[in-house]
Amino acid sequence: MQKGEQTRASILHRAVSMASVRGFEGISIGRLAAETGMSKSGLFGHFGSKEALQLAILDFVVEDFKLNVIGPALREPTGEMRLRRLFGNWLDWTGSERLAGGCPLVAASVELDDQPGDLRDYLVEQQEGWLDCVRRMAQKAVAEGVFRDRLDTRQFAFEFHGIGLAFNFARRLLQDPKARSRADYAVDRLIESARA
Amino acid sequence: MQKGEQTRASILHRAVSMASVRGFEGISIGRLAAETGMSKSGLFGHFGSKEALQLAILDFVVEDFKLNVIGPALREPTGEMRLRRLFGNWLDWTGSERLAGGCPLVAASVELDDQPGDLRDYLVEQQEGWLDCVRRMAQKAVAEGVFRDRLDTRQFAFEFHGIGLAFNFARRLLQDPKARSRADYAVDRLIESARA
DNA sequence: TGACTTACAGAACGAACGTTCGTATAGTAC
DNA sequence: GTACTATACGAACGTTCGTTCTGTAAGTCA
Repeated sequence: MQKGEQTRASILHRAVSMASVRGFEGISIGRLAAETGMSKSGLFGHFGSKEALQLAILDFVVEDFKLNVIGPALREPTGEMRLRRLFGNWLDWTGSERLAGGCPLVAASVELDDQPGDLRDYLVEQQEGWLDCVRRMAQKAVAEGVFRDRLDTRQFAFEFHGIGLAFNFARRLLQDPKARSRADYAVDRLIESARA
Repeated sequence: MQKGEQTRASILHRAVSMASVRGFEGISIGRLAAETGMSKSGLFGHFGSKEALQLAILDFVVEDFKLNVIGPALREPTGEMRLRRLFGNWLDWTGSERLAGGCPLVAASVELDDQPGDLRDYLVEQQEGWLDCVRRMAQKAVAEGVFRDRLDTRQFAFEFHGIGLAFNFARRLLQDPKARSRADYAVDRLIESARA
């Protein structure tokens, strides 16, 4: 029984691009079926409902994010190196060809912030985990004596995340070619100001 | 001939709330008609197309933003006071009861970043103006000798905007009660680091 | 190979979408 | 008060939406 899993994965692969460009509410089963060369009902059968499809897409994105952004960063030895790697991976991942419409998690965060339901609950859980991941890396840098004691690591994560959001904005909406260098500079400043 | 303008304004008033919660693509003429107690066709006649309606909503929001956020800030005497007032007004405006779903301009920035058209063009123009507004206030503080010479004021605006985005994220998605104090603290730090 | 399950297509559904049309009414100007 | 226009309604258009059902291939396992 692996044919099903296979097509399901290929559907999700396409769906991520669509969600990236059109948002999670903008994906339609009919359009997705047309893009994958399937019938609506055939595609539908893999998920059972549109919400289940959306959840599967979100989960697919989250797993990809963990694999390609968080995972490699965690393999760095020090807290500071992890943070720098994490930020670089995040921005690189956001710009990967697969995600034609930019970071789907940033888009989902804005899109779902007023739409109660399982989708939102799952996203909140993951985004809290993301901020906590940043916080723990900063905490590690504190423990290593690189960042100062009494550093508010949650505040650090808040500002870290904000720089990424500003990058997404400058890059995607304004198409500012300096978006990346501005973001890198901002993170440098943030890390510098956290030092012991 | 003023009845038309009157109902048009009341329609837009409602529409802003809807766009704030459901996004610009999420507003539907049928639903908006139901909420305003009008017929679809009657409401439609005021705009002529859905895109024109969306543009009218966006314009309505932008004018409200200029009036209630930028305007009062510009009446402050110094660059630093303008920046602080601007930031406070922005966050207050975002949380106003009218905008049940949070800052519509932040939402639109994410929603429209991959949707070419008049809506996007207009939004880009306004958001570039917004960043430029921040930049000019910072430049004024430089001229006043409060901020250091050689301060990269565009970088300042980039980070300023990012803090607002992080606030929006923490407040609306995570419902973090500390969102406001984190944002205020971050702006304090930003301004402090810009001083001469 | 045979029994059985999964995977998919095709047709159809009710609802909602944006839009158009013709018509009645309310408001304005002479 | 009459003539005219702006305003709004109600019905219908063709599409697209998510979803359900039925039939038929294809895949899986004994």
